Amino acid sequence: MTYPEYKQPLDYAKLATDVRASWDANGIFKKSVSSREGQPTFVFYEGPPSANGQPGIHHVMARAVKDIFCRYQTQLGKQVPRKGGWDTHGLPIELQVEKELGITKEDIGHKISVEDYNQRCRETVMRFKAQWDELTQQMGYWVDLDDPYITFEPEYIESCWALLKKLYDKGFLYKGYTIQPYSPAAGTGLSSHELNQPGTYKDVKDTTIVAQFKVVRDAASEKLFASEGVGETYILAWTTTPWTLPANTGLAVGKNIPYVLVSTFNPYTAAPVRVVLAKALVSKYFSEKGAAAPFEGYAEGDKKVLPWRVEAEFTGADLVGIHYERLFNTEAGFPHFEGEENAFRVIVGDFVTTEDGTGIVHISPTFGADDFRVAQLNGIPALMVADDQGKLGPIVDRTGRYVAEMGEFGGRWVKNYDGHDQSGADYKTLDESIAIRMRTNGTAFKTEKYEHTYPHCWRTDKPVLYYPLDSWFIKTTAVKDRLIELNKTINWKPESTGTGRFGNWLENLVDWNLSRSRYWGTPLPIWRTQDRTEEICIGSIAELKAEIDKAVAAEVMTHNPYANGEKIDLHRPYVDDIFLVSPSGQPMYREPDLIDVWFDSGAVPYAQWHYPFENQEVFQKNFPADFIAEGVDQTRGWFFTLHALAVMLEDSVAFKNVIANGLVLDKNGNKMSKRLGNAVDPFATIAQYGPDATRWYMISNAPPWDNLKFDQAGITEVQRRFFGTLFNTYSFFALYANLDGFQVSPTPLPVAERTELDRWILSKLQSLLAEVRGHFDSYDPTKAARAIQDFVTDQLSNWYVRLSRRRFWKGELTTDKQAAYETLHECLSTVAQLMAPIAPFFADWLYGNLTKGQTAAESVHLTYLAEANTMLIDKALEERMELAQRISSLTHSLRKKSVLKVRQPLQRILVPVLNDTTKEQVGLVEDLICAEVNVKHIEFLDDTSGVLVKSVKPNFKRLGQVYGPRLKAVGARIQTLTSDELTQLEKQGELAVEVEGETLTLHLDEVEIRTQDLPGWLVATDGPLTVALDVTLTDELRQEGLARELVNRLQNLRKDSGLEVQDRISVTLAASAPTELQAAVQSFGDYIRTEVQALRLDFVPEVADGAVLEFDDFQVPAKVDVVTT
RNA sequence: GGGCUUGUAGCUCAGGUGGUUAGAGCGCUACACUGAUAAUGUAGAGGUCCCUGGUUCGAGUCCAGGCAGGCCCA
Repeated sequence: MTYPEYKQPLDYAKLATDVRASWDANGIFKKSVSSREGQPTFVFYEGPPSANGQPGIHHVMARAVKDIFCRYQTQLGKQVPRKGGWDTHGLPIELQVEKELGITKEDIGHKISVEDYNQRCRETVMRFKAQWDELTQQMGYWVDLDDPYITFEPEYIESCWALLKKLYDKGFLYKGYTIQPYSPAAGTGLSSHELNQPGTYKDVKDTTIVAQFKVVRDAASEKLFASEGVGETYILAWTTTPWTLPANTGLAVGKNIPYVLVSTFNPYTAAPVRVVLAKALVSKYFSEKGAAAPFEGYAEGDKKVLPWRVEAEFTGADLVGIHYERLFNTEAGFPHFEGEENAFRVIVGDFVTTEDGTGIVHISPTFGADDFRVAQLNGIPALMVADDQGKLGPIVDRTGRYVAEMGEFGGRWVKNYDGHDQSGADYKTLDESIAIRMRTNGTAFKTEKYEHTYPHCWRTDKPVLYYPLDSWFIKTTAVKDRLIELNKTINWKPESTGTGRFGNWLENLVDWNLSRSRYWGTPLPIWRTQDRTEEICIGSIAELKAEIDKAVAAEVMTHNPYANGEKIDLHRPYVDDIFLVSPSGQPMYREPDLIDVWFDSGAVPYAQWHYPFENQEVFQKNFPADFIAEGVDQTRGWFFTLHALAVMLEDSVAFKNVIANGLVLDKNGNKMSKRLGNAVDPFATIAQYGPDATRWYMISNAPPWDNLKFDQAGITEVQRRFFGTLFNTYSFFALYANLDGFQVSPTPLPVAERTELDRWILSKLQSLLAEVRGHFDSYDPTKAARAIQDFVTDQLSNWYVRLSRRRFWKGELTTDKQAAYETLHECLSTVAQLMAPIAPFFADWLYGNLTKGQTAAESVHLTYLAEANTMLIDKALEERMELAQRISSLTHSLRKKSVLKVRQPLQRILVPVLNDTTKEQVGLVEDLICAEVNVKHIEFLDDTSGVLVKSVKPNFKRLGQVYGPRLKAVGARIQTLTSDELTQLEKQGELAVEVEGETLTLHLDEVEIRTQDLPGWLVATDGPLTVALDVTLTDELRQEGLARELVNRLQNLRKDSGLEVQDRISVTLAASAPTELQAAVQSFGDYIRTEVQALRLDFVPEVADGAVLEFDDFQVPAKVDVVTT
C-alpha cells in the first residue's frame, strides 16, 4: 500500500465532510454499537434539547462533552447505545406561539380553541429539528436520531402517567397549596411572567406597624430575663401588610445577625417594656438623646424623648426557639386553628436582613412564599380556619375579604377590591383599624404611613395578594435523607456542584410542586368527584379506556371516544372532556392542572423505552446511567428530577457520573445573545474551521465546567499548532515511507533492539496512553487533550522526528530504518486512537491513512484502545532524554551568544557533573546531543578537575522543618559558606557551623550544591545543569563548516529547481571559487555528495546558465543537473 | 438578599500536601535556521498572583472579611 499524501494547506472542513460521508455509507456509528453486542453496556442518557429554537455554539460544546466519553467507552470495548430525544412541552413554547399569534393566555378558549392552540404548539416545537439534526451530524455527535423519544407522544405521556400512579400508590402524591401571586379582583392566579409585565409594580402608601410580640418566659427565653427589670419583654417585627398580622404564626431572625435587648417604654401606652431588635437598627427607633434620658417621670402622652438602655446582646441563633404570645387570640374572638401548639416560635430565616424594619420578620405562612417555605422547614403551622362546611382556608377568602370567623374584623376587605367609597371622614381601612386596636392595647410599638413599591394585577390595577392556591405535590421531603445519601455516591464534575449547589438544594428540599396552570404539557391523570371525597389516578391508556367504559355504562359519558382504536391524544382538551364515575356512582372530573415539564425530562430513563409497558429488559439493562452531561443550570432541573424520580421509584441513583458544564461566553466574557449580536453561529464556525479544531479548542482551552470564553483566534491556533504539526508529521512519514515502500511488519523489530531515541518515544507514548486513559476515566477531557497535544508537538514532532530525520531520508531500507518507520507509525496510529473521542473526523482520517489496506479496523472508532504497556516505560530513559533536551537548549543559547551558527561544527562542550549517575545518564545520550548541536563530543568535568566553582543554595523546605523560626539566620549562614567548608560538608556529609552564637550541624540534604561557573569559559545554566562551549575553531572545523554551508546552498538549489527528493544530481561549481571552499570540497567531498545525493561534484572553469550560490563572504556560480540512470 | 463558582503576563491557561528567583502557549521585538517550512530555535520586553487583614521563620497556595464577573435561587 501507499500512504496518501496531501497538499498544504489541508482543508479540515472538507476532510470532515468526506469522513462523515464514509461513516454514513458504511454505517460506522451503527457498527460501533453492534460490534460491541454482548459486551457490558456503558449507559448514557441524552438530556433532550428543545427544537423550537436554533442551536447555538454552546450546544456544540455540551454535545462534544457527551460524545467524547461515549466514543471513549466504545474504544474500551463497552457497548454504548445512545438514544436521542426531544423535549417538547413547556412554557417557552407556549409563549412563542402566543407571540406569533399575537394573543395572551386570556384568549385561549375564546379567540383560539385549546385544540388549535395545542396544535400550534405541536407544530412549533419541532420547527428547527432539521437544523438540529444537521448540526448533530456536522459536529460529529453520535446519537441515534432515527428512533428518538419525543415527550409529546402518547407512549411517552403514558409512561409518565404510570410513574405518577406509582408515586400516587406510594402516597407520594398529594394536594396542598403554594403561595402564589393572586388577583382577588380578577379571581385568578398570576404567573411570574405576568407579574414581570411593565407597569405592574407601583408606588403605594401603606399603613405599616412595628408589632410587639410578648415573650413567654421559659427555659428558652430565660436569657432575656437575666437582668431583672420592670415590664414585659417583647420582640419587635415590622410589616407593610398589617392585615397579615392576625395570620402570624412565627418570627424569623438571621442566624448571625446581632440583636439587642433594650429597656424603654411603649410610646402609646407609656408602659415600661423591654424589646428585642437588631443591633444595627437601634438608631432607627431610638435617639441618641434617649440613651441618657431619665426613666423616672416618663408618662403617657409625653412628648419627651423616649428613654432607652441596652440591656444585653445576642445573635439570632440565641433567640431561636423562644415562644411568644399570639397577638390576635381566641379570648379576643379570633379563631382556633390546627397545630396552634407548634406555632408562635422564633426560627431562622435565610432571607432576613437588617436593611429595614427591625431585623426580625413576621411570618404568616398563608400570605408569603418565603414565610411558607421557612415555616414548612421548621414545622410552623399555617393559620387556617374552617368554614361552615368544615373546609379549611386562610383568613382571607378568594374575593379578598376576611372570613366571618375573624371576630371584630370579620367580612372586612383586605384592600379595596370592590371599589367601595373611601371618602368618608370616619372611613378606616382594615390596616388602619388594626393599627388603632394595637396601639390601644399596647402591642404596637410604632405605626406609620410608608411608601413602597408593590405589584398590581395587570388587568384590574388592584394590588396583588400572595395567596395560597391549590397545587399537587410530590412529597420529595419524605425521601430527603435517601436523596442526600445516594447523592454522595455520584461522581460530580466538578465536585463542588454536587456537594455545593446540588447538596445544599437537597438539604433545603421542599416538596416538588407539580402543578402548572397551562395548556401544552402532560396532563395530571387524576379525576375527582366534586365533593373531593373520591378520586382516581390513572396509570395507563388501558386503564383509562376501562374507566371510560364504566362511565359510559353509568351514563356519565355518552360514548367512549377511544373505543374505535383511533390514535389517542392524551393532551388537553381531549382529556378534559373525559368524565369518569366513582365507586359510589358520582361523576369525576379531571384535575385541570398540567404537570411540571421537568417531570417529563426526569422520566427519560423510563419513558424513553415506554417502560413499564414495553422493553422491561432494555430498561433494566440501561438503568441507571453511567454518565450524563448537561449545563450547570440544570442542577435544580434535570439533574434533580432524574435523581428524585430514581430515588422514589427505584431507590437508586439515576446516574453515576455527571459533568455539569459551564457557559460559552463571547471572547470578552459576555453572555452570548442574538440581541447583542455576539452569538457565534455553529454552522459558520464548523464550515470555516472544521468540527475537529472547533471541538479540540473548546475542550483543550478550559475544563468543561468552567465558563469558556469563545474566541475564534483560539481555534486558528489549535489548528496551526496541533493539527498542523500532526499533519506535517504524518506528511513527513508518508513521503519517506512511500519512497522506501515501507510496510508495517507482522514481526517488528523488538523494542529492546531499537535505538535509544525509538525506545524513548515509545516509552513516552506508553506513558501518554496511561495518562490519557486516566484522564478520560476520571472524566477530565481537558487534561487528556492537553497531554496529547504536548506529546505531539513537543515530543514527537519537535524532538523525535527532528532528530530522526536523517534516518528516514538516508540510504536504503535497513533494519534500523524499518524500526524508525515502525516506531513513528505506532506513535501516529496510537495518537489517532487517543484523539479520536475529541477529534473524531481527523482521527479517523489519520488512522485510515496509516492503516488502510492492512489488517486494521474499518474505522478508528471501532478499534480497541490498548492498556498502557508498562514494560515499555523507562523512566530513567525519559529523564536522560530530558537532560539531552536541556543541554541542547543551553548549547544553542551559547552558540547564539558567541554568534556561531549551528552549521559550524565545534570541538566539544563541557558539562560539569558532581555525581556519577548524571555522567552516566548524559553519556548515554551523548550522540544525540552532539548531532543536535553539532559538536564533536562532550567532556565531563568532575570534582577532581579542580576547575569547578560551586555554589550552594539552602534547601528551605528541609531547613524549615528542622530549624523553624531560626531558618532565616541559618539560611544566611549557608549562603556564606566557603568552598573549604563546602568540600568538608560534601566529603563528611555534615558540617558544624556557628549561627547566632550557637553551634549547629548542617547536613548534606539541607543544602543544594551546584556548579556555577567555569573560570575562563562562557557558560549557561538551567537549574543544576551547567554547560560550557569550546569555541576554538581549527582549520578542519572551519572547512567542515564550509562544507555544510555548501550542502545547505545546494539543497536550496535543488529545492528551488523543483527537484524531487529522490533525484540524483551532478554538481558543477565554478573554479573561481575561493581556495578555502575548494579545500573544503577536497576534504569533505564524500560527505557533500552523500548529503545532496550527487553522483559527481566538479569544479569547471565556466558554469553555463547556472545559479549563483551566496556565501557570507563570497559568491560561487554553480549548476545542478539531474542524472538519469 | 442567599448558595455555588471564577479572579495569576496584553490574551488563553498551568501552578499535589505552604519553601524564598511564579511558569507555558499565543501575541509583540530582535536574531538565527530552512528537503517537516503557515514549522523550528535562541534571546528580550511584559506580573501590586483582585484588595485588606490574619496564621507562619516563610503565603499565589491556608483562614477571615471585602471587591469584581458568572450561574442558580429568592
